[in-house]
Amino acid sequence: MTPQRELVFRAFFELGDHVTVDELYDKVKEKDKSVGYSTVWRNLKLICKVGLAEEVNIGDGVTRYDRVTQVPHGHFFCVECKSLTEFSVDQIVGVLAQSANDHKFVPEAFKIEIRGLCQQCQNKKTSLNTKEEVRD
Amino acid sequence: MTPQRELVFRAFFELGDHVTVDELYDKVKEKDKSVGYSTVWRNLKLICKVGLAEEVNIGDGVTRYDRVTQVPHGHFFCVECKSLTEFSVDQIVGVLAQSANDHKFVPEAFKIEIRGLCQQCQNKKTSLNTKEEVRD
DNA sequence: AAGCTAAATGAAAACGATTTTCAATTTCAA
DNA sequence: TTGAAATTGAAAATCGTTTTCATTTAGCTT
Repeated sequence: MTPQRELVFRAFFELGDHVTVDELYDKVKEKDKSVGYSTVWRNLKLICKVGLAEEVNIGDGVTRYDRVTQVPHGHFFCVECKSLTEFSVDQIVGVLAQSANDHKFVPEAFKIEIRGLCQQCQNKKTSLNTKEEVRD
Repeated sequence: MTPQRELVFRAFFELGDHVTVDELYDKVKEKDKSVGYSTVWRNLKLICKVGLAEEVNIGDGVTRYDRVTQVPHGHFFCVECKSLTEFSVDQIVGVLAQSANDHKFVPEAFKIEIRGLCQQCQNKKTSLNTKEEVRD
C-alpha cells in the first residue's frame, strides 16, 4: 500500500457518489500536489476491480463512479442541469431479478436510470414560458 | 433529402437494434462507397434528434443506437461476450414512473440494464471449471 | 429553366476522456 | 539489506466522437 494509493482510496470515500476521475484527481491533489493523474486513474480502477466502486455512465462522455453500497439505487438524471440523484429501487430489483431468471440470465448488477427534468429545471422552464402553447 | 441521407436512414432501419456508427457506416458503404463517415454520423444523430432512435450506453466506450419503438424494453448485457438482448419492462416502467412522480421528477426516458451472464456464457464457464471451489 | 441561398457533404483535423508506455522509484518479503 | 515485483509520474498513444472548412447539392424563387 503506497501513500499515493492510500490517498486515492481515502479521497474516493470522502467524496460523495458520481465522482469523475478529474474530481477525484483534484481532491487528491489537495493533499499532495505531486500525485499523477494516471496514479489516480489506476487506483480508481483498482477500487472498481476489488468491488468497492462501480462505473456509472449517463452517456455524456464522462464516466462517474459510485461507491458500491449495500443499498441498490437508481439514478435520476436531469437532462437540463445534468444533475444526478439517487432513488430507491428495492421492489424493482426483485422484478428485474425475476425477469433475468425467466430468461436464464444470471444477473450481476442492475442499472436503472430515469432521464428527465428535476424539480428545479421544471420550474425554470415554466417560468420562462409565460405564454403557454395550449393546442397542438 | 439528399441521397446520402436516405441511404443512412434506410440502412439504420434495415439493421437491428444496438447498432454502432461503424456498423451503420459499413452498411451504408455496401450501397455507396463514397459516403463519408461524418455524413453517416451526422445523419444518425439526426435520426436521434427527430426521435426515431435513442442512444444506448453500456459503458464500453461505444455508443449504440436503438430504434425507438412503441414497446419499451430493457437490456441484458452479457459481460462475457458483450452481447445485448432485450426484455420487456412493461410493469417496471409503471413502478419507475411512480417513483419519479414521488420525487417530483418528470421522466422522459427509462434506461433499464441488467449486466451479467447470458446462458451461453454460463455454460462455457461451468464446463471449464471442472474442479469446483466449494469453500471460501 | 436559371439563379440563388441555405443546407449537406467528405476529408481531414481537432477534441477529450481514457489507457498505455517507460524509465525511475518504492514497497515488501526473504 | 537486497532483489524482484509492484507502483509511480510524465508523456504519449488510443480511439470514439465531434468540428472545421472548402466544395457540392437541394430545393426554393423567379
